[in-house]
Amino acid sequence: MEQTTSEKILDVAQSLVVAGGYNGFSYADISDAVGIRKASIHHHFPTKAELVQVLVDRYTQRAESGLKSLREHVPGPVEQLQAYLDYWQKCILDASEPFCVCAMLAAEIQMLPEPVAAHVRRHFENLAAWLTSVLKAGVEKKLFRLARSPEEEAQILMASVHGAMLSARALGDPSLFAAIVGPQVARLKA
Amino acid sequence: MEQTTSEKILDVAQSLVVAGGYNGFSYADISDAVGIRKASIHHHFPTKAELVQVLVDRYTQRAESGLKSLREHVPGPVEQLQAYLDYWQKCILDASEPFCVCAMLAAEIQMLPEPVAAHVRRHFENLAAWLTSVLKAGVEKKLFRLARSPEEEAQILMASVHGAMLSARALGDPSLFAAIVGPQVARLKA
DNA sequence: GTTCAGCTACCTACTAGTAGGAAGACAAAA
DNA sequence: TTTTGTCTTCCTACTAGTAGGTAGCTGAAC
Repeated sequence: MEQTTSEKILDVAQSLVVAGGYNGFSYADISDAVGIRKASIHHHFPTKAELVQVLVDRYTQRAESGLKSLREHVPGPVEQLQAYLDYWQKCILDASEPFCVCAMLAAEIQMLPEPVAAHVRRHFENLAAWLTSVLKAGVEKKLFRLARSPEEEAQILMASVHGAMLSARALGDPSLFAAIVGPQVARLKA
Repeated sequence: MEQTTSEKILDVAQSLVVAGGYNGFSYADISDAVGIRKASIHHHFPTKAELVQVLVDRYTQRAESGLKSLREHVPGPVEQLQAYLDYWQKCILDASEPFCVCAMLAAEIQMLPEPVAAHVRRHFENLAAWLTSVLKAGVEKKLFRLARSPEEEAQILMASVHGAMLSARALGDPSLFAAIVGPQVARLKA
């Protein structure tokens, strides 16, 4: 158990956000799950807004470095894209992280504290940029043949991923994610 | 002023749900917007769960009859599909209803009262069924050429629509909806 | 004369957040 | 070596405000 209390709080808070969004959890919920008092959570994260901000920041940083390492360590663009989708497929199937934190928060973005909203927005921009660069690389190597610009196709792909998460959740069918996202990748291949 | 108080309450509640989800509004918010006391809202809708259940029921019924009348009054399947998407494009552009109530609630479905969750699920099923039937009709008339089964393509389309709403909201760019959804329809056309 | 729709006034439970103290860890000073 | 001070972490106890919900009353309408 090498995990600090702060990290435990963030982990619990993240899974609570994934389950019910910003207004779907309270310090009391975290308190119960972590096993410390509410006031102790305030010691680590003075306000809820700060807590979620740190949480989102950690999430986007992890995502960014994860995506970066995919680009570095996975052989080709097709495989890189597939690895990204496989990651989510696994998370959804084993219910370990059945929804993207930022997708969840994006739905409520209108009533999020501005700093949090800004971080959520940035995650969408980063993800779109990553997908764009993967698609571009694939086009250059004649592995992808796109009907639209890489930027547009990246937006389409990102929307499909988030929409697929939502459908899988709404209909209670985790396999729906792959059923939706799979064909979208297939049609890009040259 | 032909609108009943119940309808005013439902309208306000619906726009609040669209903005912030189930946990993103309170009876006090409705009270302020409608101009009656909290207790009076409880007269019309004893509990919050009932209020949202009625709200979702009204929404799904309206959607169902709206989609049905599209099928009856719009000439061809291609135009029917486009009319559905144009409806949302307009709602998002003029911010009158910038998100689907059921898509919003689907994100929080895990912590929704079960009756509400069931209604949300049913809306997803209905919408998928409608899209499937439109695609099937289009295939028969050789207006659509699908890479997958109509059922699968309908799921893909539905996910794209919801994902496009989310991206448009997250990135604060209403035009993104059409940019994502447009190409998805284009590729279905024969 | 009952039903409807609103009201005032209230309740309990919970919200985020604060004040201030106890216990331990650690390092510098005696 | 002991003492002192500081820092960290967590605690109890509390606050003001808000959540959903209730009791019971008015006045108008059918």
